Amino acid sequence: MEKYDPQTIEAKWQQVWADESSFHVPNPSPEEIAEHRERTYVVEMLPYPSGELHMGHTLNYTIGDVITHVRRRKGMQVLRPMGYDAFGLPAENAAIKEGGNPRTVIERNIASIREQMHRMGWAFDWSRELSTHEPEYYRWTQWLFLRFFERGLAYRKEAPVKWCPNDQTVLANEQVIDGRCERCGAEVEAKNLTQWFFRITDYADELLDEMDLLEQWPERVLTMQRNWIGRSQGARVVFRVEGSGDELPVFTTRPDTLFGATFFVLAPEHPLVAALVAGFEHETAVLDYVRRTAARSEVEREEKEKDGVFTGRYAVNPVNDEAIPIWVADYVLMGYGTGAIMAVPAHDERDHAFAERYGIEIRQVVAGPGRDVAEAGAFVSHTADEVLVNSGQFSDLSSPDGKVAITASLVEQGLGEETIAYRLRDWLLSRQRYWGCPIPIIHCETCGEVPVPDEQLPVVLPEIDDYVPKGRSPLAAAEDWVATTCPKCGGPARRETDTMDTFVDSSWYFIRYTDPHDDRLPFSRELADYWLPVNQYIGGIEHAVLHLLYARFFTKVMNELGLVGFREPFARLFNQGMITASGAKMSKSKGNVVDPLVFVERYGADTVRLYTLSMGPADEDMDWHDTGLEGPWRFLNRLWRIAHEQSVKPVSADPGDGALARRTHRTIAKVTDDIERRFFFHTPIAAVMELVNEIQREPDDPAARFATETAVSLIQPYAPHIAEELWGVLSAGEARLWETAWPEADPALLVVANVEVVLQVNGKLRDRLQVAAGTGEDELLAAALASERVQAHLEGREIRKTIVVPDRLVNIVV
RNA sequence: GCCGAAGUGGCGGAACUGGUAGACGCGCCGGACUCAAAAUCCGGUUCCCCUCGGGGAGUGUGGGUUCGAUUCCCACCUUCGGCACCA
Repeated sequence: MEKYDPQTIEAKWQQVWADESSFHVPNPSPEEIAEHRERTYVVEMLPYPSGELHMGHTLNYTIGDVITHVRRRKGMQVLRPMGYDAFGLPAENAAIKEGGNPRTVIERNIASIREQMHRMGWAFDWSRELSTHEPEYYRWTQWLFLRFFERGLAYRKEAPVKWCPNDQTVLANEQVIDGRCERCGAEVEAKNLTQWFFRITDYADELLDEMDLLEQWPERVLTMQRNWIGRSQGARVVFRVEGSGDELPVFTTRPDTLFGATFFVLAPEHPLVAALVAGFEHETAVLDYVRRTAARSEVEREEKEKDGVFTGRYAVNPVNDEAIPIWVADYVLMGYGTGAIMAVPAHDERDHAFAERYGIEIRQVVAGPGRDVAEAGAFVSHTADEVLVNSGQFSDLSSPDGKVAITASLVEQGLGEETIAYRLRDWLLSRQRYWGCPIPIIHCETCGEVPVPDEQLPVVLPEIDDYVPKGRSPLAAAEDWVATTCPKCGGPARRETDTMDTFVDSSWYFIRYTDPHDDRLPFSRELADYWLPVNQYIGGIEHAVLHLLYARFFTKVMNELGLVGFREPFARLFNQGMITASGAKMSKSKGNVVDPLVFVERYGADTVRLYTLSMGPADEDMDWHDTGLEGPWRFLNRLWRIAHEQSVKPVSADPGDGALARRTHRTIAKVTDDIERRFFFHTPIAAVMELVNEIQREPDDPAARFATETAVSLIQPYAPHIAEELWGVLSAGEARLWETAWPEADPALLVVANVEVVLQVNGKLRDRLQVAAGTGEDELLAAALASERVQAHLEGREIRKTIVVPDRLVNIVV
């Protein structure tokens, strides 16, 4: 027997898989599409090719590998591709630093990460490999953008946007975390800029409601998306400016508190502010305040005490015609609702703080037991016994009834309506950076925004020398490229110089995999509908409100465009946990990054794969310990030795129905069920380890060889190289385990022959009993009563009750 | 504040439908082999008490349901994650 040498055997099998394209899955013929063969589509979130495979990839792709191997061996046709999310800042920044070209950087990185993926032994269909930066791919990203544009779902407008001063580009709302840039952590600034948006807000309701179509998504992701969309039911109420009659609509979720509105607030950015104060005595003070606000960062604006300034003007409350003072204050945000609010200091904490500071009346309009504003401060009504007070004809109504009645009365007068507000903003997709997909639009003085005709796609990203961001797109400097002719009128025109957010690229790649070389369309609908929705999507939680929301939006639009027949891209989603080092997130700045390849060199890919999945439930965070690899390493060595020992026994020996044979069948059942139904990847490893420990204890058991073969077979999805090698050893050279049917448990052998029954007195364990499985209740009880240890605890006390659970326990209550 | 998830040995974790708490692994302790070490193998490893038979406690805390609760119910504490001047 040779020593277990992972480096040699792993290289050997990887070569076979590459030479034979072992994991290639051809697309179905039209007849096969009609046949509805059992097929499944497993996709892991595609990596950003930084050049180095990290722990997140190792875990993500090993989970996918296990699922893929098991399903494949169960006879399913499994599509399982891989690609690269190649556009984006890191490559561009690296190119700026090293003086190279982002394309060179990224293609070098892709070559390197591809190599590392092969080294891990992952079973991808490499014939479908794609990268989002290739013109063959982004041609179709542009094509899709144009379909969105034609439908009015991609549009350009001037709007207040978030600007990252470090990366010198605008960001989508989803890319701003706590007022900081998701990428670099710099505090974002507010700017008014003309930018491209996708009208994702049109799909807010569908994004919420169609969560019902999803088979299995983690609850936390759905919650995060719901929070992000932030749907709230309320009313639009129209106030009028006293004197001018200008309408100032507000959004409120609490129309029942309208009688408590004692002032009115406009956001400093509200378009009517300037006109409202023009020529009035407060004009200078108000404009000063607006200017000061503009200079404040978002974070600053939120952390300071609430302040504001009176405009000198009044708004008329539609329910009682009362004129209330209009203030401008920056705690009201232009980006939500209408940028104006009715302030009800008795029932809103923010309004309360503001009213106290400026001595504005606080008028309680909801009352209930123990609910007094003068004593308790502002409160929000929430129980049915709280009723409206000081509310004219609506007084004494319950709060919910008051909501309905007041809204109805406003609707009647044409001064309000039921409405819904969303927190979700349109997706800002343009970026002022070089390394991205060009937006296929031409600006013409006479024709305006003109789409590049389909037959001229792709608009190829030009080669330029200077990528350094200067606050406008570097593409603007490529004068030869920018200057073009208008496709409509033929006159001189200029190309759009912004590029797309990389999340656009990744919003449809999972469909391109089904038809990766199509040069007529982004993909064929037949193939898309055959493979999708994705049966199992696997990736990190960090994309909960980014990629996962965008891809859902894209799918809905593609569905309405008739490009696909489904509404949701991913039927099932699994979020793997994060692998930490000493409890902390791995990061270059902390210097605690663990490189999986270092351990692949030391122990081999099989040990690293096994350890990665044995650390704990795959959807929870796991802490990496170098010494932990010793467990799987010893296990594989033991398996290696045992397999060689068992290989000398005759292949056809009958395993019989003894304890080891039964245990083997139970292990098959547990491993299969854990992986398929429970999505547990760590417990199957423990189960196979137990089986191997058992073989080691009873190497001469008639079932030992069968048990060994089964252990090798069951561990194959985790440790495919050694399993393949040992399969060859055990079956004298016939090494095709990856094509061998997944073992099936014999139901007749799933039950154990003998069981240990626990004997309890008053619920406390007193003795154990070995009996044949299925022993009757009476017999069990008699045996229990005969036990000396049980009798010692009965001691002549009266037996009040006996509980007998066959094959489990007997409990005697005294 | 709102929403979500989770609290089990020295550590990671297991116990899926209420039925032997601590599987499996790491680490540690002891032993075998060895001149020695590594590797490997065997045994031990929740805590407390005890005469080596055993007894008691124990799954964040306090209650409850039950013959029986890590599992179900109520209240609370802690940790992690998301959202948040969102009207």
